[in-house]
Amino acid sequence: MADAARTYVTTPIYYVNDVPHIGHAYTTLACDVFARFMRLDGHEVFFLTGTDEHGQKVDKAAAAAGMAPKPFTDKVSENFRALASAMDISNDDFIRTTEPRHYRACEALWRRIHDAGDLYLGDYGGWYAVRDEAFYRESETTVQPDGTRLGPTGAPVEWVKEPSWFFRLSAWQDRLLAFYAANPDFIAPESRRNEVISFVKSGLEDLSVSRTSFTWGVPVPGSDGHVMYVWLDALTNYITAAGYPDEAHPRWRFWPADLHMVGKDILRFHAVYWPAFLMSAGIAPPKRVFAHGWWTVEGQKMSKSLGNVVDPHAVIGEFGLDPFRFFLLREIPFGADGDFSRRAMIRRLNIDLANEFGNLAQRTLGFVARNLDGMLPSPDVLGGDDEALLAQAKGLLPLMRAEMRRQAFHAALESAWQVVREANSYIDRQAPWKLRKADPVRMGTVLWTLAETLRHLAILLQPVMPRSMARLLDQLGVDARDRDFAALARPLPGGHAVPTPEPLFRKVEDKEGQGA
RNA sequence: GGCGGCGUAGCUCAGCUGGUUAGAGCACGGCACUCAUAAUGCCGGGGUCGGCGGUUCAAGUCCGCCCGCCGCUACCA
Repeated sequence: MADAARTYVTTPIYYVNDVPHIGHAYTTLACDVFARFMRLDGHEVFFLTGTDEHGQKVDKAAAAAGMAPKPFTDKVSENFRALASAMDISNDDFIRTTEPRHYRACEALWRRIHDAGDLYLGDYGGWYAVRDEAFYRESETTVQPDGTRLGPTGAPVEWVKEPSWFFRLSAWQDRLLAFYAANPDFIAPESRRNEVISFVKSGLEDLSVSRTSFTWGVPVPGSDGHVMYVWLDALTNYITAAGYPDEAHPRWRFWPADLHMVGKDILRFHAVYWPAFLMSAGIAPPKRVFAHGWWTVEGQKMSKSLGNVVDPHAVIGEFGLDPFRFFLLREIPFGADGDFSRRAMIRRLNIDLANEFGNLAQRTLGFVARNLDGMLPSPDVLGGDDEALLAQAKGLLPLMRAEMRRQAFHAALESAWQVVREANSYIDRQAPWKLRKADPVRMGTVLWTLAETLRHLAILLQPVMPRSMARLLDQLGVDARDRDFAALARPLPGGHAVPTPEPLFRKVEDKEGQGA
């Protein structure tokens, strides 16, 4: 490859007011694993995450904290950096919507869309409750027998209009449908794609894209009193970080993004509004938007009122980072909803990681340490059983590549575990402990075959469990320069010393009475 | 209400354009092994594939109806 393939992957920008929980950790982790996989596979990767820091809520929260908005967001956006750090996230940039570069990008994008004739000034109306100082959706209001209309809090609401800029979304319906038809992989999973298409087909209204009722946002160029409303501000972050509007910026080569990872709640903004904005501005839309599912906790919906919001830091503290990362991507088909429970977490850690995988490494490398003075043997003549296992290990890269391409993280891991199980079966069949005296040369070949299989697994699982797999590669004596996917094609030579292994994963005792 | 999807072993799910005795993992039972983090391997029980009725030489796999469940049906960042 003269010109390395490039990959651009993004998380949503997280609303800075939120407290980071398992859901944020999940989205970011999925992107991280994808980014790490592509890097190891030779791609030049740009991986972006960040925080969304504008809006009335932030303004109010800052006021409540007795702070100006900017210093307030400086402080709370740290929560999300801390989460990324605790999760070993390999993002290349962290964008904040309060940065000057983002204001420049928003203004430039606004002007392009305005010049294209897709913005016009009108009135935005909504049901406003003076008592709550909030707007409500019509569906949230109820009409009393006496004819008064009340909001969800019981406060009376009135129809209030404010001047607002509108994006002519209604004009983009056909072009969006054509875009979806021409790009069948643009929205995943497929069920979500169907929903979006059906939504667009049902007819699109123009979109209110500015507000005059608050000031904490990006000012609309040439329109005093207006700040950009959420969509045009937040979504723009993806091109801001790529250097927009400087199309000569080195990072602009990464646009269009290969993958916007989002929760299913914000799919519409990414799959409908965002490509429409971009096409209006003459910018290529992203290649793919993946909407993943939600986690429940011990069978219940996660909510502040139930007090069951899972703090990722606590889980990492109890089970370790890599087991947590593994669990999140292994437990459920990516895209579907899932349940986080102690029982399930412990089962994955103890069985999949400690017993099946960790113990496979331990029994192999421990044997080498104890019986061969830590000298990893070189292979002699390979037999059919050896070659079958090695072929399965070598087949893993193309298999996992295909699964990663469609974000089937669970399937990629399952295919790796098929090799783990086969290796355990192989070691029992070959019984190197019996060969020790009977046929030491054959024993060496068996141990090498296992080590080479472990090397494949360790290299390929680095994206999911970077720390543990680095340890395993250390234990196998694999040089730091030989740990990318290209190195898979160069067999482990053997004949070198390896350290006495330490268990890769520590089991956790399953306490009774916990969880469902 | 409209549109879309789902209902397959105790649990979580695979089963592409219909084709021999319906699969995996977990859980459960038996056996083997004892190199290993009391780990692992092998074998096995168990399913009227939601119900009814069609199409077909042949249907979890297509069609119709019914029952149950879920998602979407726009301005919260």
